[in-house]
Amino acid sequence: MTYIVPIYTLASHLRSPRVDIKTVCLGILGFGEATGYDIKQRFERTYRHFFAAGYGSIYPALAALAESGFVTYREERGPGARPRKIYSLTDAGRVELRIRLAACPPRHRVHSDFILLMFMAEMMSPERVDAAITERLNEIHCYLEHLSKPRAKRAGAEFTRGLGIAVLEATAHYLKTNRMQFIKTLREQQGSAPQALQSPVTGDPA
Amino acid sequence: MTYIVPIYTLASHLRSPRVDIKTVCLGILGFGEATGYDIKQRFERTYRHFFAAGYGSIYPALAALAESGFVTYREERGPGARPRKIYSLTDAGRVELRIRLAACPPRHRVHSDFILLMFMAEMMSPERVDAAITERLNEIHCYLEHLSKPRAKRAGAEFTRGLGIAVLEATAHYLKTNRMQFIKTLREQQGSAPQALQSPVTGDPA
DNA sequence: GAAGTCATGTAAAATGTTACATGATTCA
DNA sequence: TGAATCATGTAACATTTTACATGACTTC
Repeated sequence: MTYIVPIYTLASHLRSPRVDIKTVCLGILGFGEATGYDIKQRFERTYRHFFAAGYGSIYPALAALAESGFVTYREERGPGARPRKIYSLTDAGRVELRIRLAACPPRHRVHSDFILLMFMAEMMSPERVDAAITERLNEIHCYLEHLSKPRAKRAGAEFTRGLGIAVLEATAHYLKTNRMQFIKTLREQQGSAPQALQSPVTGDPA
Repeated sequence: MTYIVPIYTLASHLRSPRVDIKTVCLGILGFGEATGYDIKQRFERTYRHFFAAGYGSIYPALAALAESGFVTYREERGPGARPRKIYSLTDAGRVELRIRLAACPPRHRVHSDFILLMFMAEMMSPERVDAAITERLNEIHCYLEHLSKPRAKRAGAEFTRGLGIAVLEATAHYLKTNRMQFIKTLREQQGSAPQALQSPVTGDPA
């Protein structure tokens, strides 16, 4: 019904910028200086429930931002032998960040193998489905533990934290209250009509 | 000269398969035949809250699956002049699908520009933050409308539908009950300490 | 002495998105 | 006539992931 028409305009430079890793790095640096390693750590600990990034994305992103003059770094010989590059925003970077934040649309995309697996549950063993739910629940508890401690009192940080908790708790609650019945149904179906979905089926699956 | 041998070629079958568009196409075809166009429609209508795909991904995926012998198609001259290719799973495809479903880990990744924007709210105008929340709420209501009608009584479909509703409703509820206070706080902060996070920036972003 | 953490990065491969290209049919 | 829908696809581009490469310092 809702056919999404891309609104991308004539001039390529007018296109909505995407919140990519560069923007996120810029954003994190907007709250204080950090090394590439630090940024990755933050993704892992605090932001992973809504954004993921690896070193292979972060280091090139920082290099590109430095090239564009949006960030600078000073080198420091820390505990390791390798000197750390401590990045911080330049004035141009601060402007760039504001421009990006002002322009990019509030997209929210989920790429969930977990949900797809649940959708296809009839094609899997009930044990495997159950194990996947357990795994997902563990992951959620891990996220929730991180989110349970407030860090900054900044409105944005708190609003985001609250949203994360609300969503993750709703997910966990749903999974906990429905898994038993779900697995039971799957087992029964498997017992009675094991071939149900293994032959070509006519009809709308949706 | 170091010659690097890619390991992909050696052990590609040992890596955890990812639920990519191919898997999803395979999965959808597991419930019945469909054209590339159909698959895209289903993404748009029913699955978009957890998986997105465009024609540019789907058609090549189907072509590759046909090449591998996991799907076949029959051509049909429908209402349009262009013949439609109606795809269906082969036996090999059914096996492949089961293998993929049995092996791939239940990843769940969110890439949310929206949440990031909220996190960085102090660097945006309160009006823009408010508008972004409105936009996100509208999107959620759109998804919820689709999810409100049960389609198939399949356990997997119903479980997934329920999960989607629970998560989206929790999100909407959180946004609705907290937005007022959030925007108010942002406005106050901007009034009292407008340069808090904007220091090096002169002028107000629209 | 092994394992783990801190810390940087590159190259190649995989994957996904965007813009373009085509064209008939249906409906207002 | 013009817009929307059905329907397929490609080429170029952008982005992300994975494996590889390095190495000191700390803790068990």
